[in-house]
Amino acid sequence: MMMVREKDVVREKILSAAMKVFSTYGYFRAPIHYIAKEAGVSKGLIFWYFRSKEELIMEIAARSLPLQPVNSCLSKNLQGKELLECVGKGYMDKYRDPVHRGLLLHTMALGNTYPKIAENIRKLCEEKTSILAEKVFGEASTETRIAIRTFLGGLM
Amino acid sequence: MMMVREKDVVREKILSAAMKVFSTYGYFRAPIHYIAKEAGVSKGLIFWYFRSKEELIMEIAARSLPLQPVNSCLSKNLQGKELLECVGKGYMDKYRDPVHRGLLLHTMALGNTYPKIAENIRKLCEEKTSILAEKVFGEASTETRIAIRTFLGGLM
Amino acid sequence: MMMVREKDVVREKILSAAMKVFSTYGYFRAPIHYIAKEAGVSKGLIFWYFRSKEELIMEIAARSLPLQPVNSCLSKNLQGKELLECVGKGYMDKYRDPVHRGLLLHTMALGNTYPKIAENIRKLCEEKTSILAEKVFGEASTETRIAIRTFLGGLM
Amino acid sequence: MMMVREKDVVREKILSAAMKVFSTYGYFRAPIHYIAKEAGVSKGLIFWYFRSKEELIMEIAARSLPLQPVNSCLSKNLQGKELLECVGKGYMDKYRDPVHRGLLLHTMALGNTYPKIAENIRKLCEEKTSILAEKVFGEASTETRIAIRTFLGGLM
DNA sequence: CATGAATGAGCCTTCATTCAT
DNA sequence: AATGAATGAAGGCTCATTCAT
Repeated sequence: MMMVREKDVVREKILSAAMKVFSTYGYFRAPIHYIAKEAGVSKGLIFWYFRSKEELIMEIAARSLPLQPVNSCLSKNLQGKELLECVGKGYMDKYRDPVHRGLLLHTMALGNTYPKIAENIRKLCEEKTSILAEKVFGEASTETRIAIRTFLGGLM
Repeated sequence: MMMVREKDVVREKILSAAMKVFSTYGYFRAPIHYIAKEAGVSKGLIFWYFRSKEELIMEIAARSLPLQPVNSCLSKNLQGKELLECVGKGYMDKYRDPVHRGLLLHTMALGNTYPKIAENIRKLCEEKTSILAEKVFGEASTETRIAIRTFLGGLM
Repeated sequence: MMMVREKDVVREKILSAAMKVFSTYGYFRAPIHYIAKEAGVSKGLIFWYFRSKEELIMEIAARSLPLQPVNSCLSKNLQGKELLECVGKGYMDKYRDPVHRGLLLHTMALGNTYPKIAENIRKLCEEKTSILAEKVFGEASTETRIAIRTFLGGLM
Repeated sequence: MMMVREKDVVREKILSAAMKVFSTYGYFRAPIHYIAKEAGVSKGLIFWYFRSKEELIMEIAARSLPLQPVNSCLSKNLQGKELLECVGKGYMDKYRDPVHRGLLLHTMALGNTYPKIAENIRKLCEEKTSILAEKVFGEASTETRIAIRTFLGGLM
C-alpha cells in the first residue's frame, strides 16, 4: 500500500536540495541548476512543482522559521510554562544545525528587502505567536504577544 | 580654503549612495546603476573609484561593522568599564539608523556564503576584539575576547 | 532514419555562422549577436554550445587551418610525392574561398597576440607536419618537417 | 638652435609607443591607456594629437607598410635593377624587426574587415607601385605593376 | 511527469571620447 | 599643451523561465 505519493517525494527532494544549496550559496548566488543537480532532477522539473524561483524561496523561507517545532508542541496540547519550555527546546534543537542557522540568516536578510517574503514571514510569525500567547497566558493581547516574541528572540 | 579634496567627496558620495541602496535592496538585487543614480553620477564613474562591484561591497561591508564607534572610544584612552560603556553607547547610536541595521544584516548573510567578505569581516572583528579585551580586562586571552564578543552581541 | 543529431546540426549552424561573421568583421569587431542573427538563433544559445566567445574562437581558429584537406589525403593512404600533391591541391581548394582566406589571416593575426590561440594552432600544425614528414619523406626529422612547412607556406 | 619642434617630438613618442603596443596586443586588445602609459603621457593628450583611435590606427597602419625604405631608395635616384635591389634590401631590413612583422600582420587582418584602413593601404601601395614600375621598367602599365607587386610579395 | 534545448532580459565591466581645469 | 575625472554606449555572459518532445 502506497502511503506517500511519489509526487510528494520528488517535491520534498527538491525542497531539501534547495535548503542545502540556499544555505550554502545564498538565494541569489544559487542558480536553479545547482538545486536541480543536488536533487538529481532536471531544471525543468523544478518549475513543474514550483511556479517560480520566488515561490520556491517563499516555501524555503517558511521552513527556515521554527514552525515545525512549534506545531509539534501545540499538537501535544501543552499549556502555560510547559508549552513554553517545549517550544524553547524545539528552537535549540532546530538551530543546532548550521544549515538551518544559515537559512534563517538569509531569510531575515531577504525579508529586509523582499516585500513579499517579509510579508509572508510576518504573517506566519504573527499567527503562531497569537496561538502561543493564547495557550501560554490564556489570552492573545498585545502584551502577551510581545512577551512570547521576546522570549523566543532571546533564545537565538 | 578647500580642505577636502573633490576626489574624496565624490568617492564618499558613491559609498554613501551604495550603503543606502544596498541596505534597501540587498547586494544582489542592487544593480550598479541604482547606486549611480542615487549618487547622481554615471555608471562608469563608479568603476573609476572602485575596481569592481565586489570591491565596493567589501568596503561597505567593513562600514556596516561598528568600527568607527569603537575607534572613537579607543581614541579617548578610556579603560575598563568606562570603555565598555562607551562602546556600548556607540553601538546603540549606530544601529538606531535602519540603514546601518539593514546593512549589518545583509553583511552577515553575505559573509555566510561569500568567503572573501567573511574573511575580511572576521579579520576586522578579531583585531578590534583583541584591543578591547586588552584595554577592558587588562589582557587579550581567549576568555576575555569571548566576553567582549558576548557583551557586544547581546546589544544587538 | 535520422543519422545526424539535431544537437549537432545547431552547433554546426552556429559554427558556420561564426566563420562567416568572423571572416567578415574580424574577431573583435564581431559581437556575439551578429553570429546569433546570422545563425538564426538567440544570443544565449551560443553559450549553451560554447562556454565562451574564446572557446568559439578556438574552434573556429582550428577550422581556419587546412586540417580537413590534410586528413582527407592521409585517409587515402597516399605516400611521397602523391601525398604532397594531394595536400597541395586541398590547400588550393580550401583557400579559393574568401571566407577561409579571411579567417586564416585573422587567425594568424590573433595568434600573434593571443597566447592560448597561438599555442593551440602551433600544436595542431606540428602534429600534422610530423605525420606528413613521416609519410612523405619516410622520417620526421627537423629537416623534413621544415621542408613540409616551406612547401605548404609557398602555396599560400 | 631648435630644429625639431617639441610638438613633433611628443607626437612621435606617441606613435612609437602605439606601434609597440599594437604589435604586442593587437589593435583591439590595446586600450588607449596602454599607449599613454608606454609613451609616458596622459590619455587625454593622445586625443590632442590624433582625432580618434581610428586616426591613430590609420597612421600606424601606414607605417607598418615598407614606405620608408621605398622612399629612401627613390630619393637615391636609382633605376632599373638597382632600384629593385635597393627596395628588396629595405624590405628585408624592416621586417627583420618582429615589431614590424607583427604590425604588418595586424594591418593586413584589419584591412580585411576595416574598409577605411583597407582603402588607405591600397591607395598608398598603388601609388608607390606605380612609381616603382615607372622607374624600374620605364612605364607603369598594368603588367609592370603586377611584376613589382609579385616581386615584393615574394620577399615576404 | 520529465528533460534539456532555446530564449531574452538584465547585469557587470571595458573603453573611446569629452571637457573642465 | 596637458591632465585625468566623467560619461555612455556596447559587449560578454548568466540565469530564470518556457516549451516541444
